[in-house]
Amino acid sequence: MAWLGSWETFVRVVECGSMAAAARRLDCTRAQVSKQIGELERAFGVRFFERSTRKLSLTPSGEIFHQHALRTLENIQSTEFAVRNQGDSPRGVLRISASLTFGRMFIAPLLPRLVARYPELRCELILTDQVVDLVEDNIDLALRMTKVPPDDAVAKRLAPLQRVIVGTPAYLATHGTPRVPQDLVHHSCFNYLLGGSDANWRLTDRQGKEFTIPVSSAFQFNSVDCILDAVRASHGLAVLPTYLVNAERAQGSLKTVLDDYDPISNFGRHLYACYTPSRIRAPKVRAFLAELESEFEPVPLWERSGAD
Amino acid sequence: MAWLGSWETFVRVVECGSMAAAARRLDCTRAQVSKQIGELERAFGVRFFERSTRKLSLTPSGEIFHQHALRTLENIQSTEFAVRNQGDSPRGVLRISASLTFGRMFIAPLLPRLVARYPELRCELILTDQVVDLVEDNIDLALRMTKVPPDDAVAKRLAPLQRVIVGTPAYLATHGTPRVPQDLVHHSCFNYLLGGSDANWRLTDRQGKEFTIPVSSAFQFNSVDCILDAVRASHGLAVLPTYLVNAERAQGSLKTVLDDYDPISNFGRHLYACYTPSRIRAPKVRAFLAELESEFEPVPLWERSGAD
DNA sequence: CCATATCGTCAACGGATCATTGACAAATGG
DNA sequence: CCATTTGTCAATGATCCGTTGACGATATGG
Repeated sequence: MAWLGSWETFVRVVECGSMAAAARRLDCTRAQVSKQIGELERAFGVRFFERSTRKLSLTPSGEIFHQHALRTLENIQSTEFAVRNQGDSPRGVLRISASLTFGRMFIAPLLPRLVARYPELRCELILTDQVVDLVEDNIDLALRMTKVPPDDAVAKRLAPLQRVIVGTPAYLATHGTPRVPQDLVHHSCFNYLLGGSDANWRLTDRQGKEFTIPVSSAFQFNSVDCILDAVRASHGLAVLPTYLVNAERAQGSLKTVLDDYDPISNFGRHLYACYTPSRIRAPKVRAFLAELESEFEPVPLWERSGAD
Repeated sequence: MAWLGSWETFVRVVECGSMAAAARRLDCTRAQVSKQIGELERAFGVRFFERSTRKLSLTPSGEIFHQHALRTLENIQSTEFAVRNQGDSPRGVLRISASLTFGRMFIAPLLPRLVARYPELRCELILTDQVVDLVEDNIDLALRMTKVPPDDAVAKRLAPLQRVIVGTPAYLATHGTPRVPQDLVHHSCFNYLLGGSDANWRLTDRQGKEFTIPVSSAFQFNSVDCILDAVRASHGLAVLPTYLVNAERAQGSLKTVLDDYDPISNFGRHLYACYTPSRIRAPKVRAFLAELESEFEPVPLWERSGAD
């Protein structure tokens, strides 16, 4: 097992693009860098770099090692952080509220990491599509997608929310691709089943002109998951948030239509983290907020090109 | 940054319960072990062990460090594995099918790890509650909960499935706890809305005697998630798989009733991994199967006491 | 073309680090 | 009480690691 310093040296070399530059960065000699990389390669039995006098490039093995090295070094950093800050570390029960689908997709996966970092912290993720009362429901922090943040709480804006009209290539091949909003009348358009919700889609074009289109589908759901499944199964189109569909758009299994129009949603244009002023003083809430910021700012991960 | 050997030594000491036992295990001297632990503690500026001659116990800082050390060492192992096996590593698109809820809960979280380990591998998780055709739908491996495995495919049994009748303490406090199966008639019992599904629950007692009870509820869903939400909201009882409810049972927010009776389900008693014989030769399928085995055998993680 | 600068690597060398050894004190069980 | 086990210490030798100076390869400017 090689000394971990050489892992760090390796990462620096990749960052700086050459061993000499890495040596300057690390304030050591080129020979030391060269030696460490060489020994690392011997330890693993593969070459990590293709070498020419002026250019270093990673081999496939080097690419693999780089990814893993980054993660390992990050683990070590978080170990140090956790051990050194054990005294005032977040503890107790952190109660988070988020909507069903968004919460499962983007908040639940944060919790294992948070709990691992703060072993005395416990999280309760309350998933509901209803509006929660922060005080009455004892919620430390709620993720809300709303038009305006509430007055009785601090609402930190985390990410913009976009919605697109999506359908599968198969659906569009069979039924045609809508060219103007009025074409939607002839399509099966899934609308979230919300008691009293009107069955119209509202769109604005690039000049701000608004269109209200009556839409319909053979069946409906009060479940975004079910709507997405129906779209996937080529039963029709739907207005869905990009956080839900961006991965599948990237894969080509979902396509957006009427790209020159912007769906207007009843559900808000931004994601907010909401908490009462008294709660932000708790380390657990601060820690979670920091986690949210790193995950959703400046660009939410579902809008990043590498998002899967 | 201390040499990583001392992290490994630390983990061995925790495992073996003493430095002397760890030294024997590592085939080195007690003094070496003692020295490495001492230097590790100096590097972090905290004590990791409380020491008495016959007993070592972890400090809180030691507990934190232990968790992180395990993960870091695991990262290093997977790094070595990935680099050494890069030649015949799993690649291409692995298509997995699983039911909506189970797939999201237990299969989706495996994929990031799998993809990180095999960077040339891509996974497509097809979540559907319909039965898929392995060949026609081009599924490499399907997770099925079925009574009997299909004839046209290999079906490796992964885990037993149990179901329990659950309700919240609040619901049971308001409506009473059913003592015998016939009491269920007076309760709101959520039944999965499956076209043509009969509205009876079947239970067997410890002697194998079977009871068929007509059940009803004011509303129904074809979504396990929605059923669970309704149960959580104290609207009634439901027969739900333990993988879905065990965490909340452990927290006390859900309680089982009629524990002396076993619900008979239409959905099967075991979880199987199904694949066609030709597909198991692909490294990607073998890799995923290995991942499933480690996750679900011998005890599926939702049945483990530490499962969150 | 030559001179200069930069790059990565090598071998020799000295300093730093690490493992071993033998001894000690403390705790436990017979 | 004695024997055994445990963790720690200091001295010592072995091993590892960084430095130095030199080399060959490459690129650039005059």
